[in-house]
Amino acid sequence: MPTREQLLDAALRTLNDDPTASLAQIAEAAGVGRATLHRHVASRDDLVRELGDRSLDRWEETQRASGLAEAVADGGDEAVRACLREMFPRLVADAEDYGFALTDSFLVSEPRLAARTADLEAGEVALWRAAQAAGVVRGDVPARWCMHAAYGLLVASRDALRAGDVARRDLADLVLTTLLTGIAGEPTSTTTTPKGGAR
Amino acid sequence: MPTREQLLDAALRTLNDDPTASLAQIAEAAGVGRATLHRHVASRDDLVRELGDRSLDRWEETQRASGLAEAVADGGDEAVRACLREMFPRLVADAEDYGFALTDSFLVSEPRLAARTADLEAGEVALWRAAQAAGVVRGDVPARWCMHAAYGLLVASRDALRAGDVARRDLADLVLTTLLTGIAGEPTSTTTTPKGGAR
DNA sequence: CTCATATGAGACATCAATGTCTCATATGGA
DNA sequence: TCCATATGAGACATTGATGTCTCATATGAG
Repeated sequence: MPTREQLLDAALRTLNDDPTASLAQIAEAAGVGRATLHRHVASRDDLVRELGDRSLDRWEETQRASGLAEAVADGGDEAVRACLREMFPRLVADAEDYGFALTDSFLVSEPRLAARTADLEAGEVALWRAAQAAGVVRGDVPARWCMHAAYGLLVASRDALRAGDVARRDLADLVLTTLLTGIAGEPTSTTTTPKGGAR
Repeated sequence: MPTREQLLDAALRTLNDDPTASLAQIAEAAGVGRATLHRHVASRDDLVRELGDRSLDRWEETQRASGLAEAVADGGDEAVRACLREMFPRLVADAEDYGFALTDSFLVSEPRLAARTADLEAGEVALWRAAQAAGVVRGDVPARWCMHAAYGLLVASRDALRAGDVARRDLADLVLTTLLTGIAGEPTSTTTTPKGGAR
């Protein structure tokens, strides 16, 4: 007798694994009859909509818990860096848990979800602008490119994790380091807390 | 009276725009009857398979034209850098033209396409290993992470282009610079040809 | 124990996409 | 002109997913 939350969790896991899974597969994975599934969600679109909302809730919570708004308001380089350090481990986890939402096309065709997405993207862009103003990020790249690049590396992190190419505990650092300093030279330690105090 | 190639091109454009487009939509976009479409491809799976093969052909050609194998065999840092400079503009164009292949799940479920993909990925990984050996890329990141990161930034480039956030002519440089030196510090000019001779 | 409620199994109709088929027409060459 | 071939339009059956419904059963509260 799974609760509604457990049922949605099972659906999420199934859709992460195979975004084209049928409702029958989802119900089976949840250990529940197909009719029972329909007693909780009216239709497949309803289900996907709800999971999409949960994924955006999660993203919103990540922005909140990372102090994104405060970092933008503060504007200091250390505040921005601290926000990034807080945010990326969460984003990487979000990308793993809600992987299907990273690419599902239904989510962008749903106006309300698209609008929420745009709002949250605007928050990210604001952070990148602040990062540029604080000198944490170069000023000669479009702030929206920073957002797209971060998103792309989250897709990469999900794929790397699935392929078993990177250990989970290394992933968040790897993503943020790659984004900020690339894979070429030495990392200029923006992601790990400075040991000596090289602030 | 579109030729087979033109028809597949139209199908590709349509599927890039909407990966869930029906055969009726594809036929309409090609300016052709649904029956005529079926005279060229036996089934939807056939069509997607063929487009998947074309996308892999394109990737293969990109590796060849960029001299990937030669760069790996050479192993020198300048050879590797030259290969990267050749390859990324092509990859960015490939990602734009075959965008749907970047994420379509059917392509990985098709064993032959999955095998070809694995082969081509192995080529990329070989290049990243060579880049590490030549000191072009840090040695402390998994070579396969370099591959995933490159892929993720190609997804980002496609999205940025669609959203109109980056000019097409800037995109390849932006992707390669971001991958190699990140968005934080000054770019250490691995992507643009050195002016003075600062090899 | 008794009853109300939720569930599982499955029947059922619906729907959209798909693949096949036919036929009238157009096109292009002999 | 005459003929062969390719096409467009559309009818048709099939298929798989979907959404609704019923009924027997289990479970839990009273």
